[in-house]
Amino acid sequence: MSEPTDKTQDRAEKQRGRILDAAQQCFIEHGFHGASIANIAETAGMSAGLIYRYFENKSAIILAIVDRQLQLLREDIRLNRRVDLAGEMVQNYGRSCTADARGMNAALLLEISAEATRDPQVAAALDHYDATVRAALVDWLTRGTASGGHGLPAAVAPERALLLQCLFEGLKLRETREPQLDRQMLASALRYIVPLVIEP
Amino acid sequence: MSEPTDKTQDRAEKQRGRILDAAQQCFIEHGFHGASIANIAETAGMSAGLIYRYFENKSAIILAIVDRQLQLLREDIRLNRRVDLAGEMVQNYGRSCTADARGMNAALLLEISAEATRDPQVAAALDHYDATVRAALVDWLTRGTASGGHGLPAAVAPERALLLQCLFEGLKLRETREPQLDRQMLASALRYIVPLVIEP
Amino acid sequence: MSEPTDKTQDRAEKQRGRILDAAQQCFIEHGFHGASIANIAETAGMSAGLIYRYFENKSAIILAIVDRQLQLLREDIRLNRRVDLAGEMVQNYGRSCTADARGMNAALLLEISAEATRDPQVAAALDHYDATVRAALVDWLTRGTASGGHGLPAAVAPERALLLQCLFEGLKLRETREPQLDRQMLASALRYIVPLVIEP
Amino acid sequence: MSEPTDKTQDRAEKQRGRILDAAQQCFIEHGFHGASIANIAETAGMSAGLIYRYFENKSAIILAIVDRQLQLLREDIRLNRRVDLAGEMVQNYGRSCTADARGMNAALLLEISAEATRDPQVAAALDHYDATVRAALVDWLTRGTASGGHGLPAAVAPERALLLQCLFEGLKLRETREPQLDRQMLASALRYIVPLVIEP
DNA sequence: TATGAATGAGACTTCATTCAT
DNA sequence: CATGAATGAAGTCTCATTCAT
Repeated sequence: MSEPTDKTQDRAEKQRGRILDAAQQCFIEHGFHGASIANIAETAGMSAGLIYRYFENKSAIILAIVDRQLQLLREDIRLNRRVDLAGEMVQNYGRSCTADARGMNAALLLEISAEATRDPQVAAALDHYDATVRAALVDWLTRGTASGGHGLPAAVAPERALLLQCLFEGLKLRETREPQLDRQMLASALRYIVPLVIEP
Repeated sequence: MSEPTDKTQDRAEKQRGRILDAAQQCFIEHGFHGASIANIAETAGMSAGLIYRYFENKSAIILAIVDRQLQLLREDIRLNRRVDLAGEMVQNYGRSCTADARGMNAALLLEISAEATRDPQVAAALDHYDATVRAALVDWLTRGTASGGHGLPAAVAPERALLLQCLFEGLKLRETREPQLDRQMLASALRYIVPLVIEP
Repeated sequence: MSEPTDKTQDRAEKQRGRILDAAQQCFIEHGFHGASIANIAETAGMSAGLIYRYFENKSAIILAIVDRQLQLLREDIRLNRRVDLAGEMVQNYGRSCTADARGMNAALLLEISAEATRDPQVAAALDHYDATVRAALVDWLTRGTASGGHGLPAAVAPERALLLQCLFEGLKLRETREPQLDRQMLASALRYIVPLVIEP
Repeated sequence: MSEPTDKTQDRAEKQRGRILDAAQQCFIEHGFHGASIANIAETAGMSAGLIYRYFENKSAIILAIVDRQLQLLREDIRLNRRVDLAGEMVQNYGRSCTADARGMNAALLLEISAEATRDPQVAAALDHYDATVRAALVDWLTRGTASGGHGLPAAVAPERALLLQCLFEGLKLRETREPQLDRQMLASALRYIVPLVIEP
């Protein structure tokens, strides 16, 4: 009957985090539908029933993961001016296959994209994610070079942003197929194409 | 009792085709795990049990679909010289969301890619598919302009092919998210970038 | 793909019957919520999954049972002129505790009545049942004595029917509590009161 | 460490009361199986765990509720001479659907009666309740008119009491189905039948 | 005394797969 | 060859009950 204290809220948030971490790992490993709640519970080191104290149902977990990725992305964009897009793409390539926080895990992106095809809520969340990335790219392309941008005219920036996004996501997809792709070649290819896209 | 005649083999092949068509449609609509055998059977206009006369199990159907896409692709490559890659990309954009045969359906590509992450057999089949596309692109880029190619030196062709493939697949992924994307902008963007990639 | 034949329909109907019989028994024994699908399946001698080929879910079974009772009642009313209501009440008393078809089982009536308090669909079906009984009673009370009725004026028949129905159901309820109630006393009591109710 | 003082006992009794009130409300609303401990706890404004300090388990709560109803009934009988049974029946009709204390709530009676069919302890408690009502009725019917009774001979009183009880409970059952029943008609019907039952 | 997080059993339900017909 | 009834395993979810705090 007492109001929830900060301490219990903290604990709850921590538990939610544990569950999401476990879920993300399981989803990457087995996919949204291949991963069972029992699976996630075991990975999180708790009983299956307990998960339902923190999430209404399985699809709420999926949504929470998409949302969390969106938060991470936003923070990433806020912190990061991305001066060297090509270099960063190469750097991150193959890294996301482990479940680290930097950039979205490639397999997870696939899973989410596939699910968005069917679940409108996931689609909406993904659209949101998408729009955020696009806006950041356009901003970066149009901003003046003085402030770290590339001074592209507003008329062409959207289409260049689209290209970059396709390239970026195509690369993510490729990560899942050729995680061992020769970095040298990748670097060379990107260093060739990215400047062509972002220079006026 | 009788040896399998050509006629019965034909019939068998036709049945397999019916099943694969139905399965493909169901997989696109509900995903590999969301589509049930009962679903597929109903779509194919046959009983669930009959499917097991033609396929060992559900994942055999998935494999067969990847294989069939590979066949279709090969035939496509054999017939098609692809003189205008950018134009074709725009033309096909958004089309694959309906279950036509030209190019792989975007949602299906997602589904298969995600599944390849877990099932090594699917991964192998997809690698095969992948390599085929890559080889065709490299061939097309290196072949002389006289025979419809672009005469790129062998040293840079692979990396350009990689770029094209990423772009192409990134575009496929985008199809699932923005099927209504402005064709004008897309055409403009591709007409700008593709020549830069394929011209020496 | 062939149309369902009479034979398969027959079988289906027989299976539905088996399931309903088993369900009725289980519901009487453990209540709607105490009886599990596994319970019913075991009683019916089949697997739990099979039940879902014949009924969409558990509450569909409940509804089907209410409906079936209604059918039985209708048939009973059609066949039966009920000349000796009091006698029949005594005769049936205590019989319904076994799951026979004659009159509704007392425990089942309780269960259904309780469920109707919460589930509007059950309530609707029960209302239907209720109205059928009431109409039959009114008809019987108003019909001329020549045709087996009691020639009550239409003005008082409804309230007498209400009394009879209350008495009848109160007696059902009592059956569950005192199945061994002295029949002599019961007969004596009913023979005293019922004529007072139905005679003008 | 300290012996239970009167004060702590009082508090305990008050807590039990709170729990029973909440439980009764929940049971009426959702049934014994549909009402969860969490439900009851929330309604009672306490934690789920605390309930187990006052009741061994859920069915102990059910038993306690039946017992409490019995207490209330006893008190009611002691205070109340019930001069006008029919009038009171009409008065109370439909009232019990709200969770007041006067007479047993109709839905609760159903729930308890149904449960008594399965749980022998509930059956025993209900029998006790039943016998108390019956005895009071018999007493009232046999007592001289001078002391508010009806002076029925002891030979017929039990069967008349039985009739009254059936009528009374049948009416309760009806309350759950037709809470809006026309009071005029009900009054008219009862005024007709009740005197016939209780007059010699 | 009181909380509410945690568990474990068990409920309903779905579905790939088999097999008698 | 073809059907679809049947099974059994597995999945999602709920809830009575316990227990550390």
